[in-house]
Amino acid sequence: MGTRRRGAELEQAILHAAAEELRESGYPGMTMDRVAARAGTNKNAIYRRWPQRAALGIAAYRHLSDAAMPDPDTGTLRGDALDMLRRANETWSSPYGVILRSLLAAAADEPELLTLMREGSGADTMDRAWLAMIERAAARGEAPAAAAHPRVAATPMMLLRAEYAMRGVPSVPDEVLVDIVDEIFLPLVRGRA
Amino acid sequence: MGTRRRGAELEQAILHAAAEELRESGYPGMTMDRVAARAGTNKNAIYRRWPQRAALGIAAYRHLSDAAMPDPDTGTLRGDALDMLRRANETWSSPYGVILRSLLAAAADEPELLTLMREGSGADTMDRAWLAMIERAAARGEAPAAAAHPRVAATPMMLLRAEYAMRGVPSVPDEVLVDIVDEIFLPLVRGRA
DNA sequence: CTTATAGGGTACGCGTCGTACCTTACGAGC
DNA sequence: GCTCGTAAGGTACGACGCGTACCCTATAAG
Repeated sequence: MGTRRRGAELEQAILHAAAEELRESGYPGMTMDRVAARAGTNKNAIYRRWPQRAALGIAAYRHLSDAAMPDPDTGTLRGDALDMLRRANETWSSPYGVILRSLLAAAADEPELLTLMREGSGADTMDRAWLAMIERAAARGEAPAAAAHPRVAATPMMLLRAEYAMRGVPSVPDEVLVDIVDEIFLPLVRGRA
Repeated sequence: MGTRRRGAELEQAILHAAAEELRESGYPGMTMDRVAARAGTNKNAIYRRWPQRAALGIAAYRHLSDAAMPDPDTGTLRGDALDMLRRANETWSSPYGVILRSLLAAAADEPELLTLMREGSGADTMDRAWLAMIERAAARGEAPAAAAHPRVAATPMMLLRAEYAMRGVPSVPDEVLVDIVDEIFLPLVRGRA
């Protein structure tokens, strides 16, 4: 009975419990009651911090995945692009990706949550990485400097995302990634001479 | 009481009621109890036909929108492409689009429902329309014949879809559509000489 | 030592899904 | 015209989950 957790300590405990529930049962299974029970507390303490279930879900997801992706360096633009897509594909088709997608699905109705997700998902970081990648290729003389265009840089990831939305499948085949690079991305880059 | 509806008649009544509920209250508001009440029947009759709420939602949406999109014919490939994107943008940002998106969200977890959605949404029809559009441009000498490539044809719509997934917003600005056409689609087509 | 704050425990209202059970109309075959 | 299987109507209910209310208790600050 001695110690009663408060503040940050309790908050971490709740987040940890929520993340575990997410991992085990996915977002639909992440019940407030279960999280409270698992954290050894009650729903009061949770609702004082996150007003809605979805907010807790997003916070828990962020707590779960703090992946900092290093820049690729394969020596060629094609290799770098494929590397980026393949790593993204791995992430998205992993259990974390499944959770992320059910969160996205749940947030589809509520714009505020979607904004929260975007901020946490590092989409901007991703776009910057692609731009930097193209600039490195340009410095090597492998691509025209004008290819460092925001929409061109964002296109491959957008296509991958759309591919996920269309299929219900856990993973996008590698041929599709290759196709995106060879039929879309590289022609676009080379076309901007 | 005189007439008791059965079979197809009752089924249509239920679908109609569900579609009305969808239109008025959106998918989250389309309660089984409300649909039953509106159709002047009870949940039994519904569950005998659709095992889950989402299945009824999808069927009702299809019943609601039977839009057959005519091929665009503006005379130029650029005009045709913009036309297609703008019409899709209108559809998706309309109330129907909101419904469609929340349905997609609900179906995201279950592959069967996702398949149902894909079949009903006419995504394949859309892809064929884009291919046909490019072929007409090629026949006019406006594009190389090799531009009629499935992935190239599918790219603009995928980008638009991804744009919707990213923003929580009701509508994508027209500049983005123009950008997709001028910076991505047309360069891709012209690059396939 | 007092007091404000925050956590703990518990119960509950509400809405919704999906199911069970029985009653009642319809329609087909005899 | 009767019987009987099938399908619709009516109603109630169990289960579950969200979010809230209330009251009690530990902790930290003054």
